Amino acid sequence: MKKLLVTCALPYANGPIHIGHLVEYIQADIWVRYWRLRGREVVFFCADDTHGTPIMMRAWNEGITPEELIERVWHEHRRDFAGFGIEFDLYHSTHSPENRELSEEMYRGLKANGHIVTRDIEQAYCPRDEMFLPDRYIRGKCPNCGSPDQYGDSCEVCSRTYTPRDLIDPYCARCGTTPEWRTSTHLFFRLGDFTDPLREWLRSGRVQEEVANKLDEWFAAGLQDWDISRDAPYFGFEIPDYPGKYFYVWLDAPVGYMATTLAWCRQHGADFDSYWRWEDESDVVHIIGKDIIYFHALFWPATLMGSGFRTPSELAVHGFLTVNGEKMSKTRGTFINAETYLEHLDPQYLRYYYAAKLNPHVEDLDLSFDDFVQRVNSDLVHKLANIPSRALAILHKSCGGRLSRLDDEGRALVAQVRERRDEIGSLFEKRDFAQATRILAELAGVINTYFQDRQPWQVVKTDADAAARICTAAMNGFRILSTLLQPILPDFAARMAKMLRLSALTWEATDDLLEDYPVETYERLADRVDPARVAAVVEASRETLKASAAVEPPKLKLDALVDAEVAVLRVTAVGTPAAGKPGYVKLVLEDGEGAARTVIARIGDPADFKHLVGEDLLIVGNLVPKKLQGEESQGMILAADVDGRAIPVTAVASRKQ
RNA sequence: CGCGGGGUGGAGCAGUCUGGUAGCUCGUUGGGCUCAUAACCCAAAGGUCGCAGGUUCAAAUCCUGCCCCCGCAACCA
Repeated sequence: MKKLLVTCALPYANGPIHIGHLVEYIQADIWVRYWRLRGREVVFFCADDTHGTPIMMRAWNEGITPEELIERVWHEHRRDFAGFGIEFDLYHSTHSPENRELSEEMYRGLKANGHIVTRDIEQAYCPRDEMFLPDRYIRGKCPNCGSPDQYGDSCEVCSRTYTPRDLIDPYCARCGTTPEWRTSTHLFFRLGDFTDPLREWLRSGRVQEEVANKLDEWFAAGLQDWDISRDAPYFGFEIPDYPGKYFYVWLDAPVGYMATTLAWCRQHGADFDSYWRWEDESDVVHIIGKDIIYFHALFWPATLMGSGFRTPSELAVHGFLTVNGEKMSKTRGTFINAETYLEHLDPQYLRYYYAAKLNPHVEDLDLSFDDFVQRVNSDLVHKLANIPSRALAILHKSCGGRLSRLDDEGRALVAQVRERRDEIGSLFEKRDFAQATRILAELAGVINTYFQDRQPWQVVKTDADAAARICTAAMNGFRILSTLLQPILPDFAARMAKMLRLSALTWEATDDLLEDYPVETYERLADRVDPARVAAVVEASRETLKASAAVEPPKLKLDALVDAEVAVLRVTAVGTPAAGKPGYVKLVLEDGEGAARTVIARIGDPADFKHLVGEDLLIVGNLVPKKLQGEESQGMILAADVDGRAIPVTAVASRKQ
């Protein structure tokens, strides 16, 4: 069997790992562990994706360097993955010497083969921030439906796509300045050169059918040149022969797969080329979410083809996570970080639950809390863990803590379990963990029924040997189940091995029987999920928002305060802004001269602020005006956060009448 | 008509490709058991398979039209 290299998508280093990410990493980890169980030579790599404008901006906002930011996040990510038992052979970073080396090599290869062209493009430039603005950092009014405050590439209201040039009244999302249009030379990768080879590549079963359908749409539209360069300032790798130009983050991000391999190979004296040059020596499988199909099914194989590397064997694409049937939401408390989960719940639960729901299709996976509690308790605790709990209790109470021998019935039971082994194995191979889990739970039922029918707790009163035989059969059957469960629940399996005084549970050993053999007493394999703990996670996730809002503001420089012009204005009306999203309040204020000013604030229900009419409030008056909720907000009221409620600050010394 | 996924007993799902008396787990109800984490075992109730047409001896499954839900790049000034 060929060697196998498995990767997960590289998480972006600007935020924490959450339970949505974990669908992918748990899926991959299960698959990798399955192959290891089967004795296949596997390496499992991942890394942080560290480059690009958002990282740079975030570091600026936090007052640290990008290097400091990605270093910190790297540790957080590693900690979170480890907490869920996700074991990478190497968790690297795209900001590494290996990545620079390989990105440059790929670029040189593409260039030498004529796949890189230059072209001047006109781009928004913020004169105040002194940088070109990516589409996401320009905002303005949608040219199609007129909705305010939309991104530079598409409108979230009418979902029309356009270019930043089309935006009405554009402004820099960072500082509010109206951008200029400047010309800059960019490098483009001629993706269209690879249309035929890509089609050929995709035809050979590299992706699921539904993904192939989606790709056909893109082929039909024609493959466009891909802009792979960005102007300074940019956090990334400078392009060798173009000072001041950097590789676009999506050029070097997937190279991170190779770079991580290279770093690992150097540490272990292994052969990099056997993974990334010669297809006949290994399979390379990328496990990714449906959001990044375009990059992995088109750009990535094309850039590999164009620079002399092999292409991936397979892309395994999965859908997104929904919680209780809906998109994850911070306000609902369903945007749960890995760290928060781990503070309250056993990671085994989530591994098992995801496994029970994962299939090889690109379907969204729903985490329903009620279902989660019920499913974990029923399968993991009541069915599976129950077996050794019952059998070991009897063995230790009355049978000297030893397994006895199997009779014909016991052998039949074990055979019944064992004969499903290969079927379960092939389901693991296909990544149909849901189906595999279903069979595993069914077999646990078979063992429990066997146990129940033979009533060893009764038998033991008259015939301890007979009772021991029954328990021995149950334990042998369960040993096979534990082995098959190992990819999903490594901790569970490890504890089971310990109870059986085995160094490990192996696939080969499922052919053997344990007889006349001492066993340990039962050690809990899983506790019941307490729904209150799930509720606590949700509650904590709600709080995360408040906490981060409180912690996040950077240290202000004195300049910022000096520049703020605080005015005292009297409220003349309180109402609802035009767009009228709940939580927003429209305040109309006037100064001593009677000039009106509108401020849109996100402080709660307008009804709660009616009493402000006639009050004098402190307003930051020289903020760049901004469209909020359909109206222009001309300032910001100062408000104090009291137990999560915004209390506007009133002026003690009133203005002159 | 933007794209994609989905609608099967109270919940989560399988079955749909390759039509042939509707299945699993959980929950509920009743009974059994007491070794086991209110865990285990047996039984029962509960479904016009989103709606309407069509094809067929036969449709959850194939065809046509319609309705509804979810997701669309992962976040709240």
